[in-house]
Amino acid sequence: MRPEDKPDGQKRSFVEEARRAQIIESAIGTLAELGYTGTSLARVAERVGISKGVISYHFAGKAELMEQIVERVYRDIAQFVLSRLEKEATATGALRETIRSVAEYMRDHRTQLLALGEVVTNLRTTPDGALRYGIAFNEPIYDAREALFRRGQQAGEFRPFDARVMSVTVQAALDDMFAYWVTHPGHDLEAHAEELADLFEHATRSEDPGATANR
Amino acid sequence: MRPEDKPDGQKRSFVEEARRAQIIESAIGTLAELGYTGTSLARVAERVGISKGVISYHFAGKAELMEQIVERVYRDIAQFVLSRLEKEATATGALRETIRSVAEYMRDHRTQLLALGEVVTNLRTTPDGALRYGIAFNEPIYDAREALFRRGQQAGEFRPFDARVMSVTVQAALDDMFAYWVTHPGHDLEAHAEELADLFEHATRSEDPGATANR
Amino acid sequence: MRPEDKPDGQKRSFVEEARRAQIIESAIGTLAELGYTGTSLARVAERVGISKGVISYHFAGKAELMEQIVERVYRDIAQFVLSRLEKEATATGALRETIRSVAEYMRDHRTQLLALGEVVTNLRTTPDGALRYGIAFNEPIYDAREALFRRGQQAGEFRPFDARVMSVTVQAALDDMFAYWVTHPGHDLEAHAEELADLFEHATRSEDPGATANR
Amino acid sequence: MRPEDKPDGQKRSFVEEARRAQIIESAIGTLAELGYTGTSLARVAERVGISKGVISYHFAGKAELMEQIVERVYRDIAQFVLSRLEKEATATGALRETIRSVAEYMRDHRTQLLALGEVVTNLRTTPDGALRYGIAFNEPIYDAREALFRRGQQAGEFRPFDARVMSVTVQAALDDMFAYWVTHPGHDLEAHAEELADLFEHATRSEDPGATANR
DNA sequence: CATGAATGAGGTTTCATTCAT
DNA sequence: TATGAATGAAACCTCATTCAT
Repeated sequence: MRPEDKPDGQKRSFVEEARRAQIIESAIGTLAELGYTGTSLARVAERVGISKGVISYHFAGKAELMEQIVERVYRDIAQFVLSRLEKEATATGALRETIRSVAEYMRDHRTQLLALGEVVTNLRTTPDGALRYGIAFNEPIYDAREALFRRGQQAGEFRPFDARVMSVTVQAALDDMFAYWVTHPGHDLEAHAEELADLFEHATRSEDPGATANR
Repeated sequence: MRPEDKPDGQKRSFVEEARRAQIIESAIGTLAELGYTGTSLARVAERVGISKGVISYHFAGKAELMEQIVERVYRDIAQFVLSRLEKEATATGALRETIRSVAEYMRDHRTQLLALGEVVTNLRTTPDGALRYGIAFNEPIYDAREALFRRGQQAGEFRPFDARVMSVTVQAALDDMFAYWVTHPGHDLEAHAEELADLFEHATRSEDPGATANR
Repeated sequence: MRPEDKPDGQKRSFVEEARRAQIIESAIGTLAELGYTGTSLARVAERVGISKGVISYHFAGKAELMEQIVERVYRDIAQFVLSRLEKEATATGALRETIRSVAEYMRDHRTQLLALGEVVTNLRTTPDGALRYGIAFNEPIYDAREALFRRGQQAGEFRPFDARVMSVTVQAALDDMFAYWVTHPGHDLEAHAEELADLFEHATRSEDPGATANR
Repeated sequence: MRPEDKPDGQKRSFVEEARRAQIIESAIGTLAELGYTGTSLARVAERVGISKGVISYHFAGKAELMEQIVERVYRDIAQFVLSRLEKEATATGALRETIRSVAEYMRDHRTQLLALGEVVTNLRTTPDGALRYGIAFNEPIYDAREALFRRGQQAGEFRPFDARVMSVTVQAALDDMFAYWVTHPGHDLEAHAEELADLFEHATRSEDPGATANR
């Protein structure tokens, strides 16, 4: 949220920050619409109505612009979801709320998430061709969710299972819920989310009927 | 498997088919290594050791080459998985076998699947910027798996749930299992697959303990 | 040394003159380090820690900045060498002292001389591509040295030779002494200068053994 | 003289070699006329009447084109001068013949030598800003000439002097003879060369009028 | 006086494609 | 069938310069 300072520690001026935000917005729109390959600096500039050179003036290069997009969108979604989880006491409740809040975020930030996906799966900065982000980018999410699952297991809410695999799978389910919804605009996102919540509740809950009840 | 005929209906000669296969192989390797953006026709040609023009000679353009890759890889994986499912009687068994066979295929076809993913998520042929494949590409898979789930539900093996959402989620789980394994080479793919099978068994099985037993 | 007035005849303020000097110093450093091509106004400004626009404010353009560099460095070296020659009576002595004093100047003004060379051999201001300075820039030096040689010849110290060729060659020897020393930092500059002095003493001295002795 | 093979060992086709030569010729002309800074690939292509991309097709980049120029011109001049020296028996004779042959070469290859100078003093390939050639490029010449001087000293033709300094100075004298002639088209190059020969004969010859031994 | 911001031309390079041989 | 050669557009980036504040 808070505007980043320059690499050399200097603050950015208000005007500069506004331009950067404007360019980032434009790049997000272009990415969502035309994909990574179709997003040239020229098109981004054209969409803003500025000269090509302005982007080079405000960003070190195309890579930095892309990284800024990832950083902003990621920060935004993390903040949103985390704020929703604070009030949940049980692990089961937190899992369901995670799915619900993510779905809600997706509905309101379709463009940003599309752009994020384009960059994460395509940006390569090193000459060896390795992805700058890729799926490794999800590692903090996996870690947090893994901790949640372990907590639920220790509390007896959850059956024993591999917490890492479950974490990866939950994220996969969320990502493809989004992708499916994008492709099928009439699809009911909330219903999908509820189905997912049920699905993972069944998949995780303790099998011993006498254990600590949830819901 | 069977070589496609030319658009004008003529058969392709054996030599021509061999060249096409060779170029496709090279393109798959390049896609897996350098990603969609890094895969230029020049690099593909260089890898085979032929002149750039040859590709244009054998394929109508870059798009057709990419489409051929999708077709070949997709046909191959479908054939493999379907042959594995024939012997499964129960829906539950078919689901577990699906996951196992897909995992097995992934282990042996890492490169092809990476390339497939690059093309599916990046190839755009129309000027409006729409993806040529995208997730809609999975529709036949969803349909088939949906039918499986309905069958299981009617047989009492499965609890009631939205078969479409479950289908999408299974595919998501498989795709990210692959992606995770690619990023973490030491990860145990088979164990992951078994965990997924357990996960979806719990997620789908009938809750009424008295109903038709599974397994 | 004395600050130039503005083209319109106005005097420059002290502050303005200081800024100009600061920018010139920075440009000299950049030229010496990165060469003419690598010396952009952006880099010069960055080195001083000022905005790019400041340079354009104080100088009519890149060309004027470069010309100012030439003027300052040239004025400085001329003043230094001329002051050393005042006390020399004989032409032979003056020649040796020229070489010695130039060498001494080179040792203490490596950066400035490197910058001077970059500008002299690269700056072009007219659209026809002609060098602004080039070797013609040495003409005053040639003239002065030619006069010295003629004086020596008339005094019988020097043998008959083409004074212009000798002048050009002395300057060439000095320039390449500098260039060689820059490339071979361990090279003994003073010894090189003495060798040059001997070389040109042999090359110039009167062959008639009975003539006015020197040294 | 002989066309270089490709880096991967393959021979170049006749047509390709012709194009490369044509582009190199054009670049030489542009360098001589407009200098290093004024020599863009676009201008070189325009002069040949080809598309910009052709240069990139035949050369790895601007740097390789420049290096090819250096290599060709250098090889040519070395071959010319060395062939002239074969018949000289004495060191004194070889020195005079060197000067004469270089002057003759200069008269007939003004453009090439101008281009060579531009590249040698300006081409930088490493990001640290170091010159690709610079004066270090003369090292083989210095070495050869140094050997000649030592031979002359041992034979008693030459007085004792620092052979390295003498070598550097001879080269400087030749280079500036060229530069002076370029700037003063009416200047008599042959006369200048004879003067230089006399100059260095006086500068090098044994002082003891009697004998083989010196000093 | 100084600055940050913007401009637009021009630089090198890569790319998919075409074509004569 | 295959190739080398060429094309021209478009990519990213740098540059000197201008201008409002």
